[in-house]
Amino acid sequence: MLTSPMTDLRSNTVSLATPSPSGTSWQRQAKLWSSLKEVCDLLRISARIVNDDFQFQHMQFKAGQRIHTIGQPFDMLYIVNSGFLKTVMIDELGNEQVLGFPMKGDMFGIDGIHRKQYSTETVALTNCDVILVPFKTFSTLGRTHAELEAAIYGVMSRELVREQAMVGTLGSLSAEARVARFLVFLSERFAEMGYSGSQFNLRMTRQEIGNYLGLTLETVSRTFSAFNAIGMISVDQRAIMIHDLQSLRTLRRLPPSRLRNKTEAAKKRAAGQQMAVA
Amino acid sequence: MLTSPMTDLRSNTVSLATPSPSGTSWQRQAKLWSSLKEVCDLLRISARIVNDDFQFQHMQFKAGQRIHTIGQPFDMLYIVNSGFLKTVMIDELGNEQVLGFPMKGDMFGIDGIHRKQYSTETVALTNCDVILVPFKTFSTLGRTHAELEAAIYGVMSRELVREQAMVGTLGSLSAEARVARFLVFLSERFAEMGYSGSQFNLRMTRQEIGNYLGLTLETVSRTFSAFNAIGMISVDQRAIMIHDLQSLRTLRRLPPSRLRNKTEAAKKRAAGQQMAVA
DNA sequence: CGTTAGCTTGAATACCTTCAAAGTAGGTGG
DNA sequence: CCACCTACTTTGAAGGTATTCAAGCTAACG
Repeated sequence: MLTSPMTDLRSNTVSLATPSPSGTSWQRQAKLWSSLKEVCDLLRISARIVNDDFQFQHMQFKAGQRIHTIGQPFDMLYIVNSGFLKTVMIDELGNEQVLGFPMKGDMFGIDGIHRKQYSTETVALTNCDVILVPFKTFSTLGRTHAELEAAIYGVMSRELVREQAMVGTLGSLSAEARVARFLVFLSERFAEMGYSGSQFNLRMTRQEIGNYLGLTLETVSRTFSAFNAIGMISVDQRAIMIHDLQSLRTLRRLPPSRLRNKTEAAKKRAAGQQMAVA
Repeated sequence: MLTSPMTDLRSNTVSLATPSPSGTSWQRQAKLWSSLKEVCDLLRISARIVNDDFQFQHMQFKAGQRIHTIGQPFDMLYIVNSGFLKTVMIDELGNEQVLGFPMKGDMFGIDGIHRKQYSTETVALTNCDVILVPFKTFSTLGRTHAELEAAIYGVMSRELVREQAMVGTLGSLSAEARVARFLVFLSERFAEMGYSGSQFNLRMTRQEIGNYLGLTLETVSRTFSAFNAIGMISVDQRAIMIHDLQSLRTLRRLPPSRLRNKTEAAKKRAAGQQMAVA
């Protein structure tokens, strides 16, 4: 019961992750240009574009490739068309700090505007299709398309709010609550993208999740196991199945493990959730 | 002249029209309007403004007053001309999360663009003089002043980078390192403003600092005391004197207190432990 | 089929928080 | 002017949460 859907998901990842030397079909089939209108749709912007003649170039990246690096001169913004990435900062001691996991519809590279060079780097976690948006072109278009200009400001503001919410999370929540929210966040994003919000594969390592959430990889792993044990989710390596999204949403702190392991209530609840899903 | 535009803007600013009988001098002397050029200087923007005729209104707030509140319809950006404030988010349980301490030259309210209403609120910690920047006016001016437009994007990007740095801090640094960096940050800002960077008064409580840094007020207090004990700084309530800025900059972790306080005892105890183990 | 990167789990410990109590400063009213 | 009140700060002691270190395990890749 648990196995089949998960292997389905995994096979999905595998096919993406291993394009054989000959099997470059994903690249050949890839779309190479998008109109301004398509870009706006991707960004969930409601701009009525009249002069829809401008075309933005796409670029394909394989897992592990860098889209931009720290210190590189800024001239582009990027929009994810497909695939998963991570954006990281590197501190003075060379330690990575994961800042986010851009996915379909997200814009990244905004941090580069300020100093005219990127202060972060973004790496593809899977094969990706990314739209290149020359910043100068974009802002010029904004001057003649009022709605687009508003949208640019809106996207930048949205990123700021997202970052602020992250500060709130890191500053005040327990490890369990952070991991729970991370799962909710992923679930919602997958659902928005038209995939299942209740079962999906993580594209990032425990290390990356932990770093993002201000935790160690061991704590992330243990927390997944704990959620699994009480029936909130099922975990098998990267494969996640969410059984009780609402509990994840509102979770603040798990009851101590000594109370968790052998209580009738917990078992009942877990059983009930299984039933509800099935 | 003063009353009508302010009552137009915000109901909670009505109180400004009725200042207390005794302490009005700072208000009477306050500057009421700034040109676009002056605004750009304040933001540290190098825009060559030709048509320098537009005027932005100032507004004075007393300590404790709110400049904007959560959920309030967005139409203004704000720039601090003088004074100190705090920006806070409030989570679903009503807990405050301090996001920043805007001071001279900082812009706030940017978070409101995204959803057309503010997602944060900003409160004056001291009496303040704030410049009101109607967002629509600002972006319109940007269309004709290329450098101003670039500057607007730049300021928004700067805020994003600042928030990202904060995530990095919360995610990876010890309590001591966070407090140390906070002091360095304040020192640098005071120096930029033309005040002493080595001797200043905190404008915020331990509670607010702790909340901002993801720590409890007790931890902040203890950390100040520890820095004081080793001579890095002097603390007396809100008064701070920084003796060793460089150490604060690079501090990662303090040596354990038992090694700090009484070296002889520590050596003995360490020796004892060695013996016990051997 | 071995190697490697990633994941899980256990045990010990460090760090920070929580709870508590006492001290300090500033403002207000008697 | 002093006493009181409140908000803020300091410090101690106990306890819990997350980290660190370590070992074994899984899965993917050549």
